[in-house]
Amino acid sequence: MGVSLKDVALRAGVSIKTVSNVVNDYPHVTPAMRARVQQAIDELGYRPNLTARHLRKGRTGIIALAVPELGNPYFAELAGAVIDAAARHDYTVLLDHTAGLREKEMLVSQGFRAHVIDGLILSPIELETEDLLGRTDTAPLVLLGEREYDAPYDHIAIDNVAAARSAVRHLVGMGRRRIAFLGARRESARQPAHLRLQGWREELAAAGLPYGDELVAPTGGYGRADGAQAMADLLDRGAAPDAVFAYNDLQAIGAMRVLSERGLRVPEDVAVVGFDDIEESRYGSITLTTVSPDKQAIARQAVDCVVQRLAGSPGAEPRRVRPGHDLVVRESTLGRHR
Amino acid sequence: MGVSLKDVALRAGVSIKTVSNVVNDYPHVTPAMRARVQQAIDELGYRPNLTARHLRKGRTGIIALAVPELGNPYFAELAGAVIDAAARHDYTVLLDHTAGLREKEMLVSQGFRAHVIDGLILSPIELETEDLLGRTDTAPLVLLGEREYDAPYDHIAIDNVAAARSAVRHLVGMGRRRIAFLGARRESARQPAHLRLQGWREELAAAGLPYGDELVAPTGGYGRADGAQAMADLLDRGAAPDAVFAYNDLQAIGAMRVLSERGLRVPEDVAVVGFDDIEESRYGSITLTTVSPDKQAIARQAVDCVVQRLAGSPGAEPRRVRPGHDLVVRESTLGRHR
DNA sequence: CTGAAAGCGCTAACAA
DNA sequence: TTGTTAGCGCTTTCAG
Repeated sequence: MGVSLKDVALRAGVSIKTVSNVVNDYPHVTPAMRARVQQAIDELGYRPNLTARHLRKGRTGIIALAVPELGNPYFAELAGAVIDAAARHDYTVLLDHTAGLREKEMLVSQGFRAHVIDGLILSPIELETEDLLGRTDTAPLVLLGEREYDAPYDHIAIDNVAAARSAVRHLVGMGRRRIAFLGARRESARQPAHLRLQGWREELAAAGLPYGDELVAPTGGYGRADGAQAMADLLDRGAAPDAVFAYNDLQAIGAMRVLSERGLRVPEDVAVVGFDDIEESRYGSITLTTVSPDKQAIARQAVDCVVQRLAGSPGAEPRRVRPGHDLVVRESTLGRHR
Repeated sequence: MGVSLKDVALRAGVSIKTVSNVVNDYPHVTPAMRARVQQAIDELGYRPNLTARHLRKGRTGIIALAVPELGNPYFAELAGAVIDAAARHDYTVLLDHTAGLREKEMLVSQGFRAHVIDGLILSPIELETEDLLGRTDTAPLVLLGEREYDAPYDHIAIDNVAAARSAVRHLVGMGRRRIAFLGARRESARQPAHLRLQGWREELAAAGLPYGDELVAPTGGYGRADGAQAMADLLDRGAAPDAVFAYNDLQAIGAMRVLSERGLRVPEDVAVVGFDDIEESRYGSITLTTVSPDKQAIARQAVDCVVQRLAGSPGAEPRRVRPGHDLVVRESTLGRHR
């Protein structure tokens, strides 16, 4: 095995504790002693065994982040932000992906990494409230995203209804009358797109515009292909929308592709709004108008929640945090300026 | 703290060892004993403390993957594949990002996670051979990507020269004569784009076409914005290419955006080829022709290398693995069929 | 087949 | 200011 504190102590002719003091930058060590120990450390190439430290302290300094799919740029960007936020608190992030499967989400939330991670940030899709209520693992859990749970855990999500309404309001303001919603979940007991769908409906109702089922396009998943498929379905059944509000940017991008294949112009014939503001939406031959959640804030607050529960108030009231969001208006609703 | 083996043993009225045997599925345990212990485990909600196990065994079951940037879909997709590949060997993946900074890459390769991770898969950008030669950490290290090092570590990368040549050959075959290279690195001692640039040059030379510096567009980074900037520079200085081969898909996408802003049609006026085959390249109003490295194979082989060194042959010869690649031809060179 | 005891490397009391 | 000692929870000899 590697060199341990003991080896260094032996070499330097001091006690283990003294070496430990040096390694941990304890204040009360004479410079001479520090130098001597440091030399032994360097000569032996000593590196502290963090596993042993973790065992002793009961903490690992690792937070897990579980997202559905790293291939979705929204989650990739979010993960990057979480890694950075955690690093500022000297925490390391272990990344899991659940593929949005209830089974994997349960596994993760139930603590199959118990004792390896100090806390967990989970962005669930199919998880149910009852799954959460049966949780026995004691590591702090922070929930992310649109789904609402009646369970005692911190929850961080933007105001999805308000965000959706602002997107639809923008479309109405641009003179659109038949505004479709793309991305309701097909064949799912619960409806993960619930809040955005609700916002869409509320705003259309307020504007006196139609919001019937003929304007709702369900999808099987959350990717570009799913958005493309749903858009094709919508057109095929003659819904003839003059605008589409999609559950997320990937679906919006898939939809735009189909529109262009069918010879429909964006935004002249059909305006499109997405949700997430992934970097991809700022490129492409038509840039995408989209709801932009404050990813930095989401990441920061999620990590803060974990850190606070770990440090001070484990039994405090569950917090409900609402980071900000913006509507970023681009060519897919505004048209292109030359 | 939580319940430990001792608590379970006490409850079941057996020794610690017996409980351990049950937990670890030891063969020689009587069914009756097993049942009794299992009941105590369930009643107490016991979960093994992996940290302690790790300390004892000297292994953690964690592999680190360090990539430059999770926001680049290529790395996000690759990370997903690595996580899956690792899971098949019962390994967990800890994700780091280096931002492509030499300093962070050194930190990671030097083992600042020593004893927490069993092995490391690193995709370096700025790291130098000498940094690698000075490495003292003993965890297996596997290198990924285009950079070549004269250091005794496993290295996994597709044949970048051949891949680049196939891309350029395709452009030549489509009748293009002034084929620019986009993405040489500006202000960098070494040239990370070296091999792809070399492939571009070789193929053009073989075809008797120009490959001078006027056709090379340097970039400051690896993102869409960098590609856009470089494309704009190229056009502004009157290089007038009829095709562009970009270092990666993101740069190609940024370039296409600029072409479209300037009123140039893809591929009629300028054909574009990328590198990586990220999912985004299959969407957009013009899909992107690109070199597709076999990400699944890269991930699998990287994990295999780590696992093998961990298991059997730590001192074996460094391996040089070349996963496959394909040229995927799409609209950005072929044009659009209706 | 099961029990007792040692020790992985570290930190935190407590002593000196 | 530095040394001694007792575990953190687990696996692993070695006996029984």
